[in-house]
Amino acid sequence: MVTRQPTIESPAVEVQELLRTLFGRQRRRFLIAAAELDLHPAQAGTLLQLSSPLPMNELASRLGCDNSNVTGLIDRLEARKVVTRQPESHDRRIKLVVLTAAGHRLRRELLDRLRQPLDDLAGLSEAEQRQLRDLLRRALPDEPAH
Amino acid sequence: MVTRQPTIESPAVEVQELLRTLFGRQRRRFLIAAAELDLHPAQAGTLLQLSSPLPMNELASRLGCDNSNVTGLIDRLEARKVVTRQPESHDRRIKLVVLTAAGHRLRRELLDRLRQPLDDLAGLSEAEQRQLRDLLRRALPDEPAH
DNA sequence: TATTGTTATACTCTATAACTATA
DNA sequence: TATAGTTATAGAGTATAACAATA
Repeated sequence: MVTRQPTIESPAVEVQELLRTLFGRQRRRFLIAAAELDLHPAQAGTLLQLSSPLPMNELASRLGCDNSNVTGLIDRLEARKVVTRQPESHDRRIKLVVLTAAGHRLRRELLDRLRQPLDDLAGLSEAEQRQLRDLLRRALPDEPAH
Repeated sequence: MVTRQPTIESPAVEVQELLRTLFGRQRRRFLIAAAELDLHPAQAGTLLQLSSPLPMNELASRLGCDNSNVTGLIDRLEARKVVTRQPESHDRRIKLVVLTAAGHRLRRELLDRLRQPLDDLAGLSEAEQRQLRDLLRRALPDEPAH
């Protein structure tokens, strides 16, 4: 029988390992969800950003890529009729990317599939969930998720 | 002064939000680290898998892509002299992908940059880290990270 | 003059299918 | 016959640079 040594590892190292597991699982879920909806990961990421209309500009910034990439990305989403380009009255250089009704449905579909990972936490009691929340809050300095 | 309402949200929802923050941060760190080392994300992911030599085959499976992709991926890493293809004596169909010395250095460089996120946890006391570890262990059913 | 978005170009990733060499 | 890896092909993402329209 294998006796599991009480590890010498610092808890931080073990936490790191557990988080890596969680990250990996989440990433795989994202890729699978995107593929199931016939979305390239970049397209799925774009959709997730569109909780409200955004200028191409801002989209590029959030996706961490060049403006020129967004053109092609939105071209293809537009061809699929899940987004449209709308003019911004205040500044005619700007085009707002807006979800169509089909786009909203697709985004919802995607979000539904991504919510699953949190079922991981369903095994914890309410008290434990509160404990976990408080620890994460303390660990994470304030900063928007984006 | 803003009095923070004790939220009605279930703790699970808040945990979800905090984890999303953590995921997003980690993802951005990965992309930045890869770019800084002049690696395409897929190449960086490949490097991370190579803690020990692997058949092209196995690499494709771990990266969740087709065998044919790995050929090009390894071609470019080999051109950069960070990996080599070595024959497997037992089965001459198999080629093992092995890190070169430069490859090990590059992988270490990448890992060093990815370790940062854990500094997020440095603000927690040892006892809090243990608590966090135990909660995550309970939340995560046993399953390899991969 | 600076900014928003597009186009052109070149490189990489990705899936599919057809091929080879081994087993 | 099945498997490991390659090649060919086509579609998509990405960065860079040059450009038009607008500010």
